[in-house]
Formats: sequence, C-alpha cells, structure tokens
Amino acid sequence: MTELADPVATLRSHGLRVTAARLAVLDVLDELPPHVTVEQVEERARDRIGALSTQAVYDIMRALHGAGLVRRIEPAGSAALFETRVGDNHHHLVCRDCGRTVDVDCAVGETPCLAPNAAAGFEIDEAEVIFWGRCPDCVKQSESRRRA
Amino acid sequence: MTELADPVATLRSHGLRVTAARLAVLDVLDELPPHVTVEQVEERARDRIGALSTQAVYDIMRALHGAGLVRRIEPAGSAALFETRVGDNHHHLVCRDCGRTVDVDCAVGETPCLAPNAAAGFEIDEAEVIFWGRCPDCVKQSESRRRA
DNA sequence: TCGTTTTCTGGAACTGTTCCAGTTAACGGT
DNA sequence: ACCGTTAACTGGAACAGTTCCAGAAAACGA
Repeated sequence: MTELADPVATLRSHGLRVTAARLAVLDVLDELPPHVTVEQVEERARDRIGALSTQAVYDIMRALHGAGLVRRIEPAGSAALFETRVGDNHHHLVCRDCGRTVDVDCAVGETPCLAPNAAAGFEIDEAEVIFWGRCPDCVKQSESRRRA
Repeated sequence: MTELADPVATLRSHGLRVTAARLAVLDVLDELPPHVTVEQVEERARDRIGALSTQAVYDIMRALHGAGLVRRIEPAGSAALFETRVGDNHHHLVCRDCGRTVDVDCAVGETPCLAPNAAAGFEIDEAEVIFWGRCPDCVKQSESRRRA
C-alpha cells in the first residue's frame, strides 16, 4: 500500500532502478495475499507486462529484500515466502496440514514459546524460534578486517 | 547419550526395527556436534558399517524424527539439521556468516523477540518465530472426519 | 525356519534456487 | 536528445537437497 502510493518514488528512494518488471512486481505484491512465493509473483506479474523470466523475479525479490521493502521467510518444507509487512517484528503461524500462513504480533512480555498474542484459532503444537545474527568469531573477524 | 545407553532398547521401545544402519546412525548422532545434516550423518555412519545409501539415511532420520528421537530444524538457506536434544523447548541461534548453530534456552517471561536467555556472544539482528500447528479449517476437517 | 512386512539399494526425478554469458534497458552527463 | 556506462533481464544450464520408485535384502512374529 505504501508502495502503491508511488512505486516509482519508492524504488528510487531505495536506490533501485525503475523498470517495468519491478513496477509490476510491486503492484502484484500489493494485490496478492500477504505471503507469496516467487512462482505466484511471477505468474501474476507476467500477466501484466507480457514477458518476464523466472530469474528476473528472483533478482527483483532479492533487490526488494535487500532494500528492506520485503521480508523473506522460509518455513521448513516450503518455498521462500515474501511479505510486504516489514519494519515491525511480527511472527508467523503456519498450518502443518495446508500450509496456510498468517501473521501474529510479537508476544511481548509473554512466554514466547507457546502463546502468541492471537492464535487466530490455530491449534499450536510447536513454537520454533530462530535468532539470526553473527557468532562471536565472525564478529571478531569483520572487526579486525575493518581495522586493517 | 540416552540413546547410547542401550540403542537397541531405544529403537525397540519406539516401535522401530533394529538394523545395523539405525544403530550406526544413533551412534554417530551421539558423537557428532549437536546439529548435523543428513550428509554428515551419512558419511560418518557409512565409515562404520561399510555401505549405506543416502536414501537409507533420509529414511532413518525420518523414522527417528517420527518416533521423537530427534528434532528437525531447517533454518532458511540451509539443509535440514537434526539434533538429539528433544523434549525441551529450546531454540536456536544461527550465524548469518558461517552458519554456526547453537542452542539457547527458551526465554520464558522475556520479550521473545530480541533477547534469548544467553546470546552466547552472538550479535542478534532478528528473532524469527514460527508457530506450527493447524489452522481452524484443518482442525474442523479432521474433526468431522473423525466423527464420520 | 518360513512368510510377511519393513528397510535398504541404486537410480531417476523433482523443486526451488543459483550461475552464467549475452542482450536489453535505465540513468547521468553532455 | 543522444551516448556511454552500468545495472537489469533473458534463456538455458547447473546445482543442492530431497523424494519417488522398483527390486533385493534383512528383521521379526508365528
């Protein structure tokens, strides 16, 4: 939605070139459900601009992700999913049977492990938490590299 | 370690047949680092019993997982990792640079999103939380199926 | 010990993703 | 408005991880 307001400006302000393919992808991200695969984006975006390679979509999603315009998640056993809701620290609820994915807000102040704020009717059986960052060694390495 | 005590009994008590391949895998899981890929297990287990197909290892890991003897995680961008620490609800810390994976205890009562109990020197930049379960529709379906 | 059932083998297949070389298009400077 | 540089897109090959398949081998209960 924020993107739709002025997609061209959005791309520019993030240092990305403005191309038909990228505009189509932004547009499509806005009208599809909040969690989409490369394949879904590709299909819909191609409808719009006639031709579009799979590779282009991968490139574009990577560019958008790098620019912080989309978030990427990769639930076990599924292809990567992209969402435009970025900047907040929300989490996800995935159905083991049908794969349906919904957002849940961060359960601040609660025990994180079993009680998301609003379970949305899901029967939760596992809370999987992965903290991403850099290990002490890699931190140290990049520091010494910077100093050199 | 629990497994090593009597691997044969462990397999039996979980309804799994006792085979050389499975014993080798259990053994190997005990001596390798706590998070291992299929490939690592395969290589080491084959050393032990001479021959072992990749497929067998996939089957075995699936069987062990199904029996609750191993847990399976699949951090984005990496192959599936298996660990023998099961039954508790611990989480993981993954280095974006080198992929090093370490366990962290569940941050009960804390805000889950940015502060695991012991960050082990990691510089954390994202807390990824996925709640697994079944969505309302799938719950309903299996209920009506059961009733039928 | 035998028959049934599960597991293992080897090979093919598949999905999601990336790599590569070459072409096309966007943007900044004139 | 045009041109050169740089980034993006195309098409095709390659790749990793995983699964599928049919047949051979091994485990277990009778």
